Amino acid sequence: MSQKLLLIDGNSILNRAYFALQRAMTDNEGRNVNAVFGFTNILLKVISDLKPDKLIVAFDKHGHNFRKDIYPEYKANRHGMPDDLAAQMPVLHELLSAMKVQIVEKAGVEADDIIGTVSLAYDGESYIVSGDRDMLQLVSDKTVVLLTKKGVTEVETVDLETLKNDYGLTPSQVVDFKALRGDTSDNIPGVKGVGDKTAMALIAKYGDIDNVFAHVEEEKGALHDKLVEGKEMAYVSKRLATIVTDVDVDYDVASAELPVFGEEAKRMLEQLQFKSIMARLTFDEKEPVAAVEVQTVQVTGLQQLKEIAEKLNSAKLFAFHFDGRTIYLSDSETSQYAVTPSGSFLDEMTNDAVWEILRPLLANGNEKAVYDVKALRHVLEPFGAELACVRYDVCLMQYLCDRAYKDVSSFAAAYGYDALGAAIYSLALTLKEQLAKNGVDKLYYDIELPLSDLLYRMETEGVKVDVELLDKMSAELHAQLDALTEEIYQLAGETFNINSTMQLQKVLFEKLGLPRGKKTQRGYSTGNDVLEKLADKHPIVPKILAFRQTSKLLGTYLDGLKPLVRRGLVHTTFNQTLTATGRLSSSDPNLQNIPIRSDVGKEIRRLFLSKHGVFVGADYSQIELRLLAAFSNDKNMLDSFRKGEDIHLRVASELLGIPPEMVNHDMRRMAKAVNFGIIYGISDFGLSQNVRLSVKKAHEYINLYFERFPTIKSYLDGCVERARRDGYVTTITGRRRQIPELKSSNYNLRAFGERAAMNMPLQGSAADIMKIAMLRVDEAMRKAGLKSRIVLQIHDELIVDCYPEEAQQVKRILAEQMENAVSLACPLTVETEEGVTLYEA
DNA sequence: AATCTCACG
DNA sequence: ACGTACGTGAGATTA
Repeated sequence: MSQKLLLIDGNSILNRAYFALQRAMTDNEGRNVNAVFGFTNILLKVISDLKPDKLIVAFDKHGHNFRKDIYPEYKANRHGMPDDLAAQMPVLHELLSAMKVQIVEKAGVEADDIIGTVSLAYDGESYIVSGDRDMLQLVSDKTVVLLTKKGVTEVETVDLETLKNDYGLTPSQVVDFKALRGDTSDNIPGVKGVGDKTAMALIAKYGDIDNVFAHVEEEKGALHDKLVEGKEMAYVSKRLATIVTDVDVDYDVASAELPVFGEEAKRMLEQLQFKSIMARLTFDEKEPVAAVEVQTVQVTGLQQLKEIAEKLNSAKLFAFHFDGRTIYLSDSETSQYAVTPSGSFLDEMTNDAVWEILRPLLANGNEKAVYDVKALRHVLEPFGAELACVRYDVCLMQYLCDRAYKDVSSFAAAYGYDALGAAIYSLALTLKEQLAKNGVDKLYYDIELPLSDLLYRMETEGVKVDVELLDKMSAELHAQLDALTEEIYQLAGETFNINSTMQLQKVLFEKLGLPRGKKTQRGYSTGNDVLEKLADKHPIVPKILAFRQTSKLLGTYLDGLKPLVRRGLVHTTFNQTLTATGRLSSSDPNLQNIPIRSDVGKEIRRLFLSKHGVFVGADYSQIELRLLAAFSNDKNMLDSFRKGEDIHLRVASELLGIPPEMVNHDMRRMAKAVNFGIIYGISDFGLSQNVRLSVKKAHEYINLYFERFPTIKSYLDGCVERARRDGYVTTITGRRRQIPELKSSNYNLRAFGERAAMNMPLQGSAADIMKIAMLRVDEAMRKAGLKSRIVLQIHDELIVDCYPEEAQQVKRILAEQMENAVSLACPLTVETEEGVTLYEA
């Protein structure tokens, strides 16, 4: 795809910024910098909205301008910039250079002409930012002009279509228009006595000025005389107003990169004291990590490999990595061995021979460092190799230290390594210190590391799928979907792609004229919540809802699942190093979002069968609310949980000030929504969206909640406060989440940071507790000699694939271990179920 | 690759 | 005056 080029009319924007921001601002040398500030704001805003690939800033530069030859009075009425503004020009240049932005200027050439030249020559899309309407003549099918509006950082986007619709002009008519009407600011004369209205009317009537003057005799009275009188000036004006698109000027789009926020930019912004701008930038000030020199020894013979294996066998710690092709071994921060078994019979380094030597090494009792032990075990499995005594999984370790790299290579590169084995060895030592420093070493050694092994076994075990039923359901739903599609086409009076939100919008809101709801980035939402409100307005709406549901089930859970079935089983991947809170996630397939909320969707659960006879499921009831009660030490809520009451009912009764027996279903539902809201970091708007409630009412309920449960309020406030002070929040095990959003100057980001700060300790602690419980359940089952195994974890729920004769014991173990995984001020309770398929369990 | 929608806790 | 619940993954469309 072609790259977007952003072209800034430097003088115009600096000028606009100057007059828009009259507030005095000085840098730490006392220089005036308000216009530079405004300019920077506009620049960053446009970049973040537009996401261009290239950037050039053009400036006017004094010198002999050809327009003076045509008309000596050109720009004669300009008194030049105010001194105060002129003084900021070099400051802006300095800042732009610090950000490595390409500046283009040439004596005697105006910024307009530079921009015209560059945009015409550029073969991709260009976006011109200016405050000058003259620029509109440059609009084309690949050039868009962004005109700054009064609100400084607000811009009006003008493309060919909007130019036609809103201005009634084609790009070339922009010049003819100005030729007639003139421009006092540049002292372009135009035709005397012709202003906006008349010029517009003439252009509309005749198209261009040649044609205006060709038909000048058809015009009567004063206008005729003015035109005849002003003809020469009109043509002079046209030449003045025409932007030149072939000036001879040096520039290079290829090297015109976006601003670089490195050390230099940071220093400059600090000097300018642009604190609000700095707050929303992230500087890559990581001084480029010094590349680490690593010696890689390619192992070419079996004898050599044996010697290396022997050496590593007596090493206290060694690192191991295998990407499916090459094996890396290292016992030093600066050297590593690489082994690539060949498939050739002529070579002694066959897979068999190599793994014969490596197998005992990997299974020995020495400490080992690896990257992503769980994935590694899967890769090693076909080679019959097992890993023992993995003490350092640098992937898990770095996750707990609050970093995230997508794979080994980027991880190693971040620390200056391009050698994987040596990087893993070295980082095991570095991250070990880091874990201790952050107080997450126990979390690592006692929970995450052993859990990775359990997850490996769960993934390997897999879940059985009833493929026959899958095919049957798929066929049924395909038939239903076809029928729905037909009905929808009938009702719409046309065929269209129902899955395309754009086409659906046209049908619903334009053709059928249904009321629009929320807007999205491109048009109006056709989401469930919007459609539900329209369900009784037109018979097509419920059909579309049904279509959506059916197509979802079909696409994601039936036809989407099928290719992932191997020998009758699906093996999900549990990602242990992904979420911000410490939860697991599941993918390929995601077995943590199998439908349950709707009756039709729930049928999908019949596809998942127990391998050994029966599934036993156990789930924590309201674990996050119980944690809230425990952490906030709220007497009311603790009392309620200790008595085993229905918490939503109790909260409803507290909020409404009525006895529990007076609480009806709707009241309880409301209270439940409020409880959830509290966990998510409540906002009145969010609550009002979730239950049919005005924002005002929602606000009242929230206030009331905090009045009734004041310690909860102070607990949540405390979370936000700590996050502000330390930059992070923690869970019950010390797991951290950084919340940099709290420092943002953007209200929405900051508000998000506050909600995340309130939610993470609850969601994250629940995740921690579940992880502890999983380890204990697994251990207890094995100790008891049971053959049943945990196969799934769905955040607050565990599923055990169970031998029927073990079911009662498994239930006892689940309840016992889950309820007592940690000791808290609030009791944790667990409910168990069983069934042959996931539907019943 | 980004956006929209929707499945779950 | 503004946009907003917390945490995920997947499929389809569109650019």
